[in-house]
Amino acid sequence: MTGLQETLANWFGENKRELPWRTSPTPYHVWLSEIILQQTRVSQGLEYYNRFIERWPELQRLAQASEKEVLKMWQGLGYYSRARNLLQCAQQVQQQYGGLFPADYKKLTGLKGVGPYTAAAIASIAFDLPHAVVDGNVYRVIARLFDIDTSISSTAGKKQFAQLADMLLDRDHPGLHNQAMMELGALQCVPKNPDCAVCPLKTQCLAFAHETVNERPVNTKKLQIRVRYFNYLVFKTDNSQTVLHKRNNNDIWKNLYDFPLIESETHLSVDEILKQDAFLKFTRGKSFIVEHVSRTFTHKLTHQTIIARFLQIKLSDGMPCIEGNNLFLTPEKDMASYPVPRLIDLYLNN
DNA sequence: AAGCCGGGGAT
DNA sequence: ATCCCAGGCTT
Repeated sequence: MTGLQETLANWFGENKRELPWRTSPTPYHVWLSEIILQQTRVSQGLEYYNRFIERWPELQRLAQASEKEVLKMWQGLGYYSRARNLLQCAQQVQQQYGGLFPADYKKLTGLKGVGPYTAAAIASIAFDLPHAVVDGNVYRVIARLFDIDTSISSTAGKKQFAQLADMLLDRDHPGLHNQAMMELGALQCVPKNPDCAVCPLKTQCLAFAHETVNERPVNTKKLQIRVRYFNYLVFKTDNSQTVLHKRNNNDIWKNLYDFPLIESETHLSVDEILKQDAFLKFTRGKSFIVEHVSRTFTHKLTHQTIIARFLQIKLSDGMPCIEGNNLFLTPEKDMASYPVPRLIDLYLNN
């Protein structure tokens, strides 16, 4: 055991958080927690983990769930492909491996939603196999430890960091070592202004010596933010029904539900919305009243800004015309059973 | 290799 | 209000 491995292990022993998936790190527990924690902080994912375990204590039960229910349980956590893949992965493990996760890195990466990071996490934490994890925390710890200025978003960077993580790995205690690396990144070696004075690795940290801590890691990735205008139509019928829309394209919120939507490139006034062909095909000459126009909701995602308004439309007689394209009537009281994006949830609870 | 996919916390 | 975080899949 190297000095760094020992220092790290001791620090972890004294500082690690008590987390439910650490109590009994079965492959199912480790897998579920890792999928939830991809792009998600422990503080946000914790309650979701507990709810999933309570609802589906074993993989076999989860494999039998409906996608709608899994998405409903996932609601608010974001990156919903993780939830769809979670269910597919459970079914895959059930069918291909008799309900038991394979103790093999390559086979693990063949599972839906399980990439290099998650496969290494399951392999090391659940099966004690010597695979080093490289997540955002590990990128940061290693970039500072070795004062590396290679961008973590470049192919060369990914290779370099993976090699260093593998070199540092305590091959006798891979699960403990990996968790310690990530915990150090989460609690001590934080992105902004870490308190290096109390860091257990400060004497070995090159970025600390070079005073480049706040410039590590380097990330050259840049993304541009798209602005979209969502004009939602919330129909109300005489018998308290409304029209819902199941999102189905390769767009945000796939397989979640929202309302009939008229999207535009620019802001539209209410009058302009009511003149749109997309609107008229719902009313087809029937009389209606715009009962309410909501405030503007500005919903910021990483890669786009949604500027949304909700027009509550009361039809004086009959139903709105809906034809195909994933639109359907549903009683307003059933709304709560549908998985919806945060934006819709905010509107409904407003 | 590059682009897409949420939402929340820190500042 | 602005910046930051980030694994896997698809193209």
